[in-house]
Order: sequence, then structure tokens, then C-alpha cells
Amino acid sequence: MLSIGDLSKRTGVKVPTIRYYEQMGLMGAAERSEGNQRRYERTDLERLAFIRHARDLGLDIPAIRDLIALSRHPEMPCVDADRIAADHLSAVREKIAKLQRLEHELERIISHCDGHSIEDCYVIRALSDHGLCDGEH
Amino acid sequence: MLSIGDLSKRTGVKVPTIRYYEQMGLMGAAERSEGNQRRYERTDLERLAFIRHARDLGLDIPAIRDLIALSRHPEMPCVDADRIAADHLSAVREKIAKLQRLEHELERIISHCDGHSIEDCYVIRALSDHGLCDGEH
DNA sequence: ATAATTCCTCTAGTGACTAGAGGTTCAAGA
DNA sequence: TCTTGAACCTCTAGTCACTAGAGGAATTAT
Repeated sequence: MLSIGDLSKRTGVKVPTIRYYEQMGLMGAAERSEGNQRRYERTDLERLAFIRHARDLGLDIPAIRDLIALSRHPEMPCVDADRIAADHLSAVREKIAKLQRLEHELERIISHCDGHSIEDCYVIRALSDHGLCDGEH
Repeated sequence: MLSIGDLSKRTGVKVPTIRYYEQMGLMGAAERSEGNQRRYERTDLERLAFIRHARDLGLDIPAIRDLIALSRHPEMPCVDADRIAADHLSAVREKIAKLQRLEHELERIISHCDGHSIEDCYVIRALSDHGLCDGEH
């Protein structure tokens, strides 16, 4: 049996975060010691690693909750799990595209600046006057 | 003189957001009518457009506050303004790189899934077992 | 036995807004 | 001039995924 601190050390997930995951229904109520402290087993370790991994991939808590629910029904087809991942992938792609537009706009603004005075600063001027922009943000 | 609603319509910034910008020190306290309602002038319209534009480019409120402060000193050199933009650009590039790593990992996970049962679902398996991953997230 | 560490719950803070309650002022038509 | 309805005011609380801290109880090590 592991304490919450042990679990934390082994997974790299901070103690308050583990409690937060429990509260959000990702971890399930842990057993308790006589003195009301959480005790975990090996399966909890795996579960937490699963959650952490999914979070690292950027999945949000409701999505992870869904994946956990699905993983409890091994006989079901996995289209739902695929869809969660695919939806997330397209969201990630959209974010990338958006950030790339920003990147280009910022590059352009910075490169036009001659570095002299604020008065002539292209950074400030471009922010003041949307007409100086390239894109359509 | 414009009411806050007029300002909102002309800039596309929602009314509560304008009040929020005032609270955050981006907008400066507006004049008030006899009945305590905010009244704006043409310069406020430009200021708000500046803020909105900077936000669209992803700059955060402290950065925008700094840029506004700088824009009030037209004779100063603009290295500071450039640096704010350049710092933001590198932050944007880091985000892009991170998201691209996610993109590839998600693509890989999804493409490996045969779409049959949860039991064999690569999405679920990859989340459970970090060893199946390519990258080092 | 005592001290140090870890644990418990609960509340509040992060950023950039957004939504709503409860009440006041304004502008336009009768 | 009066009335109605829209727009305005302030203040509080909610969003997301945590993180930090208070104040106190349990556990572990010496």
C-alpha cells in the first residue's frame, strides 16, 4: 500500500494534483488508513500514469474521464476512443495553424522596425493601425 | 462622446471586457456622465483598437500595459517595444514546437489503431503504456 | 516519548474574460 | 411631460487545471 506521497514520487504528479484528480472523478476514491489517510495500490499507479500521459498529450479532464470509462469495457468497439483522439488532433492542428499565422505576423512586424525611436517603431505602429497587417486576424 | 455600448459596437470588444480593461489599467478611467455612465472620445477608440489588436496577437495584459507606457514616450528608443514583441515571438515558436510534437504523437497513436475493440485499441494502450510512445514528452 | 514529516480538509488564487443579480440612468415615442 | 424599454452601473462568481496556504491530525523516525 502506497501513501499519496509515495504515489506522487513514483509518478511525478504532485500530491494536491492527485487529490484534485480524485475530486474530478478521474481517480476514484482511494481506500483510507485508520487515520483517514489515502492508501493506494499498484493499479492506482497505472491509472495515474494513464491520466498523466493523457494530460501531457493535451487531453482535457472530461475527455480523459470518457477514455477511462471506455477502457472498462474491453469488448466494445473502440471508435469512441478513436474519435476522442482524432477530435483532439484536429484541435491541436487548428491551434498550430493559428499560432503560425501569429508567428508570421510578429516576424513581419519586428523585421520592419528600424530600431530607432518609438515614434517610428513599427511594432507600435502596427498595433495602432491594423491596416499595416498582412493577415486577417 | 461615445457610450460604452457605442465603443463596443465600433470595436467589437464586449462591454464587460472594456470595463475589465479599465480595471486592469489598460484603458484609463473614462469620463463620466452626470448619471455616472462612462463617456469616451475618439482617442479611446484608438486605444481600445490597439489593445484588441495586441491581444489578437496573443500579447498578455502586462505586456500591453508596457507597450502603452512606451507609446507615450515617442522620443525614446524602441528597443523595449521590440523586445516585448521578440520575446512573445519566441514564446509563440515554443508553443508551436510543442504542439507539433503532440500532433505527431497523436497521429502515430491514431494510425496504429485497427479500430476493433477497446481491448486492442492502440489509443488506450498507448496512454496506458508510455513505452509505446515515440517522443519524450 | 518526542520531534519531524507527511497527511487531512478547506479556501483562495492564477489569466482573461464572461454571466448574472439587483438596481440606476438614458433616449425616444405618446 | 411622462413612460417605457434599453442600456448602463457595481459587485460577485464562474470558467480550466491546477497550485499555495492555513490550521490541524496522523504517521514515522529517533
